[in-house]
Amino acid sequence: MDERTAAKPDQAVIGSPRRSPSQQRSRERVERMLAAASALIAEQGSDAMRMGEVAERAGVSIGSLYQFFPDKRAIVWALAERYTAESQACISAALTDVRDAEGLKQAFSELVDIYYQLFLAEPVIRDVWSGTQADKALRELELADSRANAEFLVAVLKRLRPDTDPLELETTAFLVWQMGEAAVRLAISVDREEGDRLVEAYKRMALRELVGA
Amino acid sequence: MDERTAAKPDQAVIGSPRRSPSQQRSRERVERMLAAASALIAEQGSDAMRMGEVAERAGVSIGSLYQFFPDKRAIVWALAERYTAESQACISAALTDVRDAEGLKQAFSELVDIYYQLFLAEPVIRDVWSGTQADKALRELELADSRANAEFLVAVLKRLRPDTDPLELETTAFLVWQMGEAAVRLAISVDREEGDRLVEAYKRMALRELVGA
DNA sequence: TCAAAATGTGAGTAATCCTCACATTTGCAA
DNA sequence: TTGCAAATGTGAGGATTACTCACATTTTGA
Repeated sequence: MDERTAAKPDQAVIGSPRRSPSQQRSRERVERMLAAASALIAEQGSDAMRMGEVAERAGVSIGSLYQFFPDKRAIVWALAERYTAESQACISAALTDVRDAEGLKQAFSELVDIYYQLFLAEPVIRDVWSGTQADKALRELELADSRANAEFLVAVLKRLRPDTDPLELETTAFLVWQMGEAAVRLAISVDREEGDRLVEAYKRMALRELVGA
Repeated sequence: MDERTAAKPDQAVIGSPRRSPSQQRSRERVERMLAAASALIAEQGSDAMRMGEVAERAGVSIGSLYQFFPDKRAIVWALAERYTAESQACISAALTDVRDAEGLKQAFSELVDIYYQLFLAEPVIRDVWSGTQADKALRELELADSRANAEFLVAVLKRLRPDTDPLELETTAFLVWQMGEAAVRLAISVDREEGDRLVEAYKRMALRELVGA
């Protein structure tokens, strides 16, 4: 929730270039650094991870750490990049040979399950991608807000579809709402034209789910 | 991306209780503090916001700031809470008198537009809720990853629905993918049972959109 | 009127990130 | 082998910044 010193006011430049390990020895050390960081993130979260602790656990000096990683975020980024590479391979394998609708259903369902299990089981992944990181209290507020808003939707749905299971309506409304927030956040992250398309697509999708049509 | 000192290892306790302004004078000062924080967040983002700067702009001492806000995050939280309160009122008004499917379509569509416009226009809201805040570089990585994964889906969809506009397929796939990530993140934030329901609901919703059924 | 409560202040404390000047090791051409 | 440049290793210290605290001032209410 704030960057430390030294970081000049230049802002997130992804990660200024640092030496990349060319010798066997340094490659092993970098692996140890990443392993140490991973363990610490699993234990306490990336926010609480201290650079000094990473260095100590990896058995290297703080200076060595900064020899290969420009800053703290770069370490988290490196871990995240590995996970994305792995998961892309997995996704590619699952989807490339899909030929019909039934196959897509199968493959998609499995992929979602895998993703879900991964998030449940891997604290590091959870930490790194938890809404692309976040403030605990803010996340709570957001969830509570989303739930409250979903309630208004549930009230409407109960009137429109009195024969549907209320629990299902609840789930649907909550999900639709949360996805709306995700859709809007996505939309503002891309150029305006694509953003507009995404928001429209979300509306169609959500309404199809809500009123079925 | 890291908490400063003093914060003992107790972890996010939402915001330890601080004095709440009871006199007119202090209420006005607290308003000034929030306004200053809001302006600074709009200018540089909440990460770059410095407590000293907030105090200076509000025309109060650093000590006064901490008299009413337990820590830096509490200020952002207070701003976020206001926005959620406002938006809830708006949502409630829009949805309470919906009586039929057509009315829901209208109201929902309008709400989404309002939300979208709000995010586009208000830097503070964008900052506070940008995935519940985040690391720029990580967000980039996530988006790139999501896009790459969506491509695999697009390839499949092009085979299954060769007559649909490719741009639409692209949009759908990207959206579906991003929502899957949102759904999983949501699922792990709630208890297991509800999480499972949400993931299943997402699958149904996504597949209905992808293969239409 | 005046004491207690509320509020205001800002220099100082405690971390923490990151740098840098200098030491050590490795790769490799002569 | 030798020697030298490049790569790598080190950790004390610089630079910031969130947050505290002992004390001053103002407001409240009996």
